[in-house]
Amino acid sequence: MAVSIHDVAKRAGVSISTVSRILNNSANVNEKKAEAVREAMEYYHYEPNQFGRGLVKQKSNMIGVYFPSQYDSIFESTYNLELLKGIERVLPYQNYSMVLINETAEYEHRRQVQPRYLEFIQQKKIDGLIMSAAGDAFMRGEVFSKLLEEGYPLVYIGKRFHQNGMNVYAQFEKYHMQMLRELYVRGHRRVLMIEGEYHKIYMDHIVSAMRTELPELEVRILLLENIDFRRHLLKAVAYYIGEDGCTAVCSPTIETTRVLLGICAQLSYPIPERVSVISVEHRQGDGALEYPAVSAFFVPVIDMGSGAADMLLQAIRGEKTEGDSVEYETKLIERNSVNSLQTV
Amino acid sequence: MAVSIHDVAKRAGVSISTVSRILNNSANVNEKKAEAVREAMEYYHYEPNQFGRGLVKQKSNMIGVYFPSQYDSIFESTYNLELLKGIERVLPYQNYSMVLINETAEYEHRRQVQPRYLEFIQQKKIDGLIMSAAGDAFMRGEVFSKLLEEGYPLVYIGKRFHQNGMNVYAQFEKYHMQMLRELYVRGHRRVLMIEGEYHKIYMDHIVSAMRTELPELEVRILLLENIDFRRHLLKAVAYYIGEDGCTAVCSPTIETTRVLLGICAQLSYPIPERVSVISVEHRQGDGALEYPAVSAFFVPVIDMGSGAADMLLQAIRGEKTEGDSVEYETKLIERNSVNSLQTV
DNA sequence: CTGTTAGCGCATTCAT
DNA sequence: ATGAATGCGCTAACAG
Repeated sequence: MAVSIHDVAKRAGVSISTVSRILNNSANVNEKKAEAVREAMEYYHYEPNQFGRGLVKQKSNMIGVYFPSQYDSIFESTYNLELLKGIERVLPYQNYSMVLINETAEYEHRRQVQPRYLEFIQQKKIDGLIMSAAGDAFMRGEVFSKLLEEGYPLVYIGKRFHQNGMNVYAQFEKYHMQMLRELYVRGHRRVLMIEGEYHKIYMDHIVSAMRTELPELEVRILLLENIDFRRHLLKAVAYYIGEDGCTAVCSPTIETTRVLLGICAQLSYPIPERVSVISVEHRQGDGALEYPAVSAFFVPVIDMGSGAADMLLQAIRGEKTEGDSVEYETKLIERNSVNSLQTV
Repeated sequence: MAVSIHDVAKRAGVSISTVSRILNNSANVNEKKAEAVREAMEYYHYEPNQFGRGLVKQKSNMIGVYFPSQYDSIFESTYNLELLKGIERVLPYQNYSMVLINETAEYEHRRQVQPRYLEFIQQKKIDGLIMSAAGDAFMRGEVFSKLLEEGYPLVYIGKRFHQNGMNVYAQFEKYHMQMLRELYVRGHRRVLMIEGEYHKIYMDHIVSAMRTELPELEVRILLLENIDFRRHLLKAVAYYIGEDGCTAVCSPTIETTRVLLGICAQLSYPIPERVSVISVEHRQGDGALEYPAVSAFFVPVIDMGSGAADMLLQAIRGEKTEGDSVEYETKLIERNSVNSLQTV
């Protein structure tokens, strides 16, 4: 058995309470004894057992990060990594760490109804939860709403939809509309907007809002599926650019943009002369690595991760913020992949 | 306070031992009582508290995944994600989950000497450890070797270097040499090989081994740094292809390859006519998404992740395998980015 | 300032 | 087959 608080106490010639006091800075201790205790801890390389500690405090100092399965998509990889980086940037300083909770399709099948994070919460494996996307939650309304109403420490990434809980949000709809406006002022009147299948629910609103705001602008929506998506995209580009007369494409991630650029090269559609391209980038600078460099709306996902983690830790410490919400601004970084057209 | 085993026992009219027996399938229980217990568990949505359980068993059912800081590199992103996916594919079925342990530079600075995973081990927060790369471990020999000698359940990704512990390995040196041979048989005699700075230590051996095997082949090594790497690579390509007479480039990741392709387009070096490109891909099919599609050695990182997790769980269950080692084969996927030259 | 003690939730041993 | 009792390692309340 590993060394326990008793061993340390014995070697230092004090009681276990004194050792505990030093571990937790919970009371003043005679400096001489404190020194002896520190020596003993050093000697044994003592680290307090988390189970003993947790049994009293019911805190694991872990937070869960939940990824619904539909986001296990190649389109989302930079997004996910940046999110994890942002979270990880905050946690260690508060002595927290991160458990990945990944809803996999197969596993999901074996379970009945509960999303996997619930078990972690009930077993006290985590002290709080970051949901990488709120979309899944809607589908499991009962469970998630119950958590929110109980005031469980919880931050979700996405549009606010409940008075409880906390969220960070990059205003998906807003920057998509900005992309379209940007193209509009450059003279584009028919554009193709690509999105992941799972963002479908937002697109209707975007399209109808833009129809009102800019009646002359025609927006084509392409919902990209995961499988064989290059071929899918190739056909779409050949049609919308080659036949339908679109002059610009909005791409939802740099991953998609890369493939799009290759397709444009393959079809001999020069950028930006024949096709204007505007992308979203989740990691700053990604668009500059492409050739040609791509203008992009930068979504500060890494900051969103840090922000989410910050809020969560505050809530766990009981420092208010139930109901907090932070919206992040996106920033257009121009890199000349958008052409200015003559308007007739 | 949440519901405990006592509540369940009371409602079912049995003792806590009986409830515990059912939880753990540790003994036969009268079916009638068992039914009552199950009903009570349902009723309360009871989940056993991990601290109580852990205090007895000293098991957390978590495994740590450790990323040394030097690998926090944009070059490695697909690699890391695939590794995580592979691990996550295995763990839930055995009721394990994954804690990310990320050595961040800043945090490292604040700590004294210990790598961060050690604390997790000592506090029993994890039952085993997967090291995403062994490179870092060499630098911290004392700590890591001690773990290995103690027989701590541990799998590292990388070349075997100790009789204890377990590892999975993709034979880095071997497939790099195969890349060079591939180019050689196609008539290339002067090639540029790109690598990450942190792989430097392996390159000398590769170069000298190839010098012996294929004296006519000249290999240029470019160690790519993280900062401003596109400009760095652009200059290098302009020089090695434009002036030095290299006819082919080996790229260590698809991330690098993408930028390389853009650079070749920018410099008007057609692929494969002017420049042959051969890459490593860590996710199957990535090379086919580029334009032009890129021939690549596929390294099955996702399988390596699953394999590592499998071995680790076996070791934790005590089912042997101390000292196990699995080598993964890479596979060349041809996509016509390599030109065949006339040899003179 | 410090030692003694109760108790956190559970698995397990020992009686029965 | 089952209940009572023990102890895992620790924190915190209490007594001194």
